[in-house]
Amino acid sequence: MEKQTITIYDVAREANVSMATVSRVVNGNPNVKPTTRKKVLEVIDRLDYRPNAIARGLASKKTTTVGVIIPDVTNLYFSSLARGIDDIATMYKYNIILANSDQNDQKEVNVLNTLLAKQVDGLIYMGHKITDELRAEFSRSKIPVVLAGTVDPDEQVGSVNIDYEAATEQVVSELVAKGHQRIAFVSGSQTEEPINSIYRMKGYKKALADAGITFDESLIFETEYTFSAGEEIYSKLAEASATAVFVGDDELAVGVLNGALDHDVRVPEEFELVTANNSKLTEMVRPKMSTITQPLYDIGAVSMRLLTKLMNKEEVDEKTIILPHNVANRGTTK
Amino acid sequence: MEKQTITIYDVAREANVSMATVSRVVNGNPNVKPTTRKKVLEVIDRLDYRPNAIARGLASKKTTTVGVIIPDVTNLYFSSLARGIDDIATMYKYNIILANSDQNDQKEVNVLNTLLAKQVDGLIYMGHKITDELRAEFSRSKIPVVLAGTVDPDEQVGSVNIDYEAATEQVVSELVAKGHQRIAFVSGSQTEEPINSIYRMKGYKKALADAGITFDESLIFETEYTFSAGEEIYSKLAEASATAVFVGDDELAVGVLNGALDHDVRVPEEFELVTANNSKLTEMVRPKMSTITQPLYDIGAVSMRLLTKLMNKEEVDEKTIILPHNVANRGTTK
DNA sequence: ATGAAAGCGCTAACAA
DNA sequence: TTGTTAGCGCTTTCAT
Repeated sequence: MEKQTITIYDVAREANVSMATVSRVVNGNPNVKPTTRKKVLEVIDRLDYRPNAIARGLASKKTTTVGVIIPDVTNLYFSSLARGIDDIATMYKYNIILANSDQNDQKEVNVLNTLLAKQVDGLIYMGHKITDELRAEFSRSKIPVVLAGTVDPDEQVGSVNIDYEAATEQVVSELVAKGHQRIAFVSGSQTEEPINSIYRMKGYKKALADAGITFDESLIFETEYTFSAGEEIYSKLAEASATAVFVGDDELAVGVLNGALDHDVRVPEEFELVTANNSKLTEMVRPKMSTITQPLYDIGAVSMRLLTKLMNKEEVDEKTIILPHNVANRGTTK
Repeated sequence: MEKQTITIYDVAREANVSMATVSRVVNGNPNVKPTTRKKVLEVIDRLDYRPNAIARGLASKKTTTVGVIIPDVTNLYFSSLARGIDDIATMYKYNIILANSDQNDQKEVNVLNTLLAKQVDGLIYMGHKITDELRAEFSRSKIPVVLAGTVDPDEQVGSVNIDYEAATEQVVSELVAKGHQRIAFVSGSQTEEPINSIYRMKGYKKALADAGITFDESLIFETEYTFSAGEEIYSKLAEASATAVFVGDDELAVGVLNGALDHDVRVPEEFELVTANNSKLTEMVRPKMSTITQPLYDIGAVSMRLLTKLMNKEEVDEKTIILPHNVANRGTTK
């Protein structure tokens, strides 16, 4: 004998009212006489009735769930954003369907399609590059999209970031001011990721140019965002006689730092390093890493907040949001 | 003019077949003549028809989404499990609704209820303690539940873990064998978390007893799982004249390690440390941390795989799964 | 191999 | 303030 799920109809019958009335009290509609509300609530409680969100979604065309595409949850930068996203989502009664993409174009398209099939009310995308195919899906789907910690030169959808160019320029300038002539730039793909190829690189070049230092291609390195990649890359930095480095990802920076340490290089005395994301990793290693500080949790939180407004069709004066950044000089800079 | 969503009915009309037939081809039902299948597919493509998963869910009573309750995505231990869960979920065409609980009893109950309202087909729970209220919800909901990296003495639901007791015993025994008499035990709540209070503690005590060392309450510390908590706790370890420590969480262990280092204590020469989870944090710090090794990704992956079987009502011979562990002696032990 | 039709559990006009 | 009644877009018997 299967346990019979109890529906709005059962409640209506037991309470001697119509389904509509039950629906009203469940949804907090004020147009219900207090006494009938009480009666209905009593029955709901007695029968332990739980509204079926799927049926509700079909009828109302709103699911109160949003899709979140993330490169990799185990990357502290992204998981910090994700945490901010989920907290605000919960606050506004949304749930998130989380999907890892590994920045793989095909996976991203696949997952976006299943997310759309599941009728998510909105989407938050984290990644590095928005392919044309993805962009096309975004626009044909008519649900609001917000990019979190992700820039897209074509500013069609909402986004929340810091000013990567200014931040990078500031960091590199400080390094230059300390006398460094050979400052390396280590990041993920520079051909694929506008955040690196455009914004950070611009800031880097600007800082050099301002100091009259010639840009040297051999000081630019691109690799994947893992600490083991960073460890390997240190020797290349040494070969290129870099005396300081700016790294675009904290986990990668941990690798570079350890690469230096493992080569018995003293940091910061002989080699200075600044990283980019201020994830908690920066304070977990020794020496603690100097870094651009950015409010990771808030970037996620603000993204979700922006998305709720967009989903509600509220007015938003600016959907390209830039949050403040700063620089924290800790143990890896003099 | 609103963009009209196109439905299975539109496809049926355009292809001169019934909705049933369209449904069959969409669902890969073999009972369709190849020529009509082709015709339908052609129309689907031409109209760019996308099945509505919500409607499908309502009609079929299956949503192909599972709920995942996680204490905190920014904790590398849990995010590693989550990654395994998501990959296998994707492989089996499921999506995951991810919800952070902060191990807060009330949040857990709330989120579980909204997950059930959303008709998830199954649930994966990560946490430390299963309250009676939660357990009650589990059983009344009749959807399958699997605990990942989480033990529950009352083995009603599925679970995937390592043998925490044996692992801890092994680690502590090795420490004892090196001559340590005062080995501290640092973990999260020992009153709330069976994984600590029962399993790990049992292993710890056993190792001591085997060596004839008297258990000393003053060597037991409980705190929250953050590196800053770990840094603070180091001085207490020193006060208790501990010469070695077993820590139940990697981030916490990083804190303890740095606490020691910041006090100019040489590790491992003067103080040995072993941690418990083998997250990538263990290899990111210097010295690298010795640890119990456990297959984090696999714990998540196996949990999800088990859940798919349960959701399919397949036979499973054993739903309490113990994966193999080991011990890696790295830089924080001699 | 295909179609007709009854729901799935709820929301949202519209009436009353 | 409350009830009636169409759907929402699909799956799934049951016939044919």
